Amino acid sequence: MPKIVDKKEKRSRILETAIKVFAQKGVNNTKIADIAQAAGIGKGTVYEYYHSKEEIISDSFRHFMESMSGVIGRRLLHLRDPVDKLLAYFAAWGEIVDSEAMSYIEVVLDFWAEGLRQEKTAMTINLAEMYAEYRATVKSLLDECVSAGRIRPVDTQITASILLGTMDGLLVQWIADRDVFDIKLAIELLPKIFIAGMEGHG
Amino acid sequence: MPKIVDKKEKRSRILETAIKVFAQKGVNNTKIADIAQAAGIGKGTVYEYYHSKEEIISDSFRHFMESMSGVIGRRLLHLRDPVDKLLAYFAAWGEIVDSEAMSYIEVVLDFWAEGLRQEKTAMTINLAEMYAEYRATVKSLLDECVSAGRIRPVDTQITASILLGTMDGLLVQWIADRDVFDIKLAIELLPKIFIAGMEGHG
Amino acid sequence: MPKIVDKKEKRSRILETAIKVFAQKGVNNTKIADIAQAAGIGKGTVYEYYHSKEEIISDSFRHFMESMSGVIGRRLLHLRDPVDKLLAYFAAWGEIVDSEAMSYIEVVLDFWAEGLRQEKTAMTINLAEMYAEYRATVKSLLDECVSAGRIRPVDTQITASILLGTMDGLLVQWIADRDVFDIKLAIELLPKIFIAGMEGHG
Amino acid sequence: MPKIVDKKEKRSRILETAIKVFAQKGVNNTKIADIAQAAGIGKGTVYEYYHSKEEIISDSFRHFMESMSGVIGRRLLHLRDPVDKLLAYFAAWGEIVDSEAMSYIEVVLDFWAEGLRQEKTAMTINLAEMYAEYRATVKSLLDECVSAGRIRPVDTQITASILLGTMDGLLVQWIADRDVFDIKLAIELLPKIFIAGMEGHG
DNA sequence: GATGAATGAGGGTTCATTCAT
DNA sequence: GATGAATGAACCCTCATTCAT
Repeated sequence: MPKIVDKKEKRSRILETAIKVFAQKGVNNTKIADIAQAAGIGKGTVYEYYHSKEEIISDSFRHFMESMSGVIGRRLLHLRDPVDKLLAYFAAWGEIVDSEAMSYIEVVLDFWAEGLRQEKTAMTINLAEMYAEYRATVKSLLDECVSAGRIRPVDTQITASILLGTMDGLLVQWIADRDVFDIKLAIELLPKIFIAGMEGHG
Repeated sequence: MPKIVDKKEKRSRILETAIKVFAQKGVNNTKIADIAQAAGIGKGTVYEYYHSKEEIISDSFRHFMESMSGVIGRRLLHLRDPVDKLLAYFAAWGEIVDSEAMSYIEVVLDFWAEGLRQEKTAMTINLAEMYAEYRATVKSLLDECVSAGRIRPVDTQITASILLGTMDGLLVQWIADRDVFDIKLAIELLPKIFIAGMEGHG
Repeated sequence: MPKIVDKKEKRSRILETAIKVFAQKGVNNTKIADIAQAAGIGKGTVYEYYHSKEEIISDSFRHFMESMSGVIGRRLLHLRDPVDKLLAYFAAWGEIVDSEAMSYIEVVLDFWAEGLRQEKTAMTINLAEMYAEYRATVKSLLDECVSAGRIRPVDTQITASILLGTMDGLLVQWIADRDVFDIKLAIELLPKIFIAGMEGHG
Repeated sequence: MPKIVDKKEKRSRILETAIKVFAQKGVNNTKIADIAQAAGIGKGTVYEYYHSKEEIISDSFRHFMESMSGVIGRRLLHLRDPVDKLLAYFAAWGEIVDSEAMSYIEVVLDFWAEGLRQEKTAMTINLAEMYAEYRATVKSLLDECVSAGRIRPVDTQITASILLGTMDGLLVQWIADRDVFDIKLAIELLPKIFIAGMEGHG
């Protein structure tokens, strides 16, 4: 009777540990040994669950993305009014900022940096695809708003990019120096400017 | 003293080469040997002008920043109207996108990723300081606008962050996939939304 | 005591599996896990029957040797004429080439390579001892032939080495490229040259 | 003025050191660090001259082969009589046995073992090709002998294989235990048996 | 007895940095 | 000053072996 281990569960535990360590030391500066030690396991054990460091990295990225999508998805689920949904989308960012996941967000920059360099075909980190997905969601929210006559008929594709970019860029700035502004306040202010800027007859 | 001039000039040449190589291969994947080869000099020669790879990285960052500031500064120099200045600030980004410097912008993400991890005291890449500088500029532009009654009395500190963040985030998205939207169009659209969103009696 | 029989039987099964895997992948490239998997048992189980990989290797060598000796011994058993015996010895190689054991012969080179390196005292693979045994057999056959006046009084020790060497070397060459010559034909040709070369008044 | 190093010369020195170490410890048991230490250089320096251990191995093989070919070629160069040439070929082995190169011959077995496992397309160690080359040489010597009516019209292809195999196999046996027979004597005896065995009207 | 999860010593390789020429 | 040969610390990954179940 061999030792029975929930492989999936342990893989998850390693992954979460990895993300934490990535956040602390940076993806490139993190050694497999660091992850192993942080997880309280042997170096070799990591390789029982992941084939390579690269696989850990890309899985971390995917994991992080899915957390985000989850938070956002839950927020929008029960809303019907398109502007409410848009507002909820902004608000979801506020929630993420406070969430456990947020503490790992520093990794995202590493992923970005890594992702920009990847060939389009590479499986690992596909930044373009990630943005495409988010952009599609926001664009459809904006389209609903336009259809409902709640905002001017702006170019929703570009506007979606602007909204996403704003949140990303704001986050980076805040991480760089958390004392400079109150991120929650900033996120509250965002829709007031954006929605206001898009309202009206166009 | 021609030697001193030569020394400075050569340091510059190495730096510019380094930025190019960083952009192509990523900061982490760039070896000193790559820079030396690209610069057409010996590996050891690089160390005659720079004490370490780290120093090249931080100097690259500073150099890049100064290029940006230069472009923006020249744009704003002769303007008087505060809203014009704000618009010029946005427009400067459009110019940068087309500029020679822009071709190196892919490095910025590496700088970000690296910068976020640095201790505040570290000399290398001080993202916080960089943002502080930019934010101060934009904030003062916004303050002028508010003083002149051209926009609502918004929290100019946070708003400046939002504006900067928007441009950063937009850029990253565009780099990830340049076919998804027209960056020039996006930059033109930005002030229309922002200024509109901030106008009015507040 | 069925357990003891089982134990022996299972040890054999592991061994035979090991030889097969060794032949396919080479001794050095074969992992314990490979053997376990090929045997349809767990990795740990292998260690219930063998204390180390080294032991498996040396046992494989012994096993292989014994198979060969068996084939040859059976061939010579009922013969009386010394030259017939010598011819039968050659012929035995022809049989071995077709035998089940032959399919594993690719391992032999690994054994050779490993064996040459071993200290004389080491238990694992004693190439010298193996050759000594074979040589003694062939030498006594040759001595019989000389005594019977069937061949010239050659140095039977050296000649035995030559005969054995020829068969070994021929085999290796054939394994390297089986299309170059017909091994059965070569083995038939051997005694014609050797016996002829040793015949006569000396 | 950089340090000037005869790259080729140093590569050779590393190679020769490598062969020595391979001979002592076996190819598989030799660490790059061992080679470096034996050569009195740093581990990293080895990689300035060789891209991988694999490259060192295959180069060692090639080097060894070329030494052998050189010795043999020089022996045959000035001979005209076909049987003399054949005898010289045998004698060359006697010379090799005494030569500096011979002290490394233990590596050859590793090469063989490794070579047998290689795919035909693999560049590294091509045992089949090596044998083909040697076989062609010996076969043409035999063909000359047959044409000149000096030996029976044997199958020269197979006979060449037998001759080569004999020398290989003999060598291995001798390496396994050098006290058992005198290799020089054996090599002298070889042609007496072979030539005698092939002489006559057939 | 059987298992396979866990382990860590060990080896190949990279690369920033040094330094003799 | 310029160079590139030399170096070794570091890091990823492998795999024989152990051991708890």
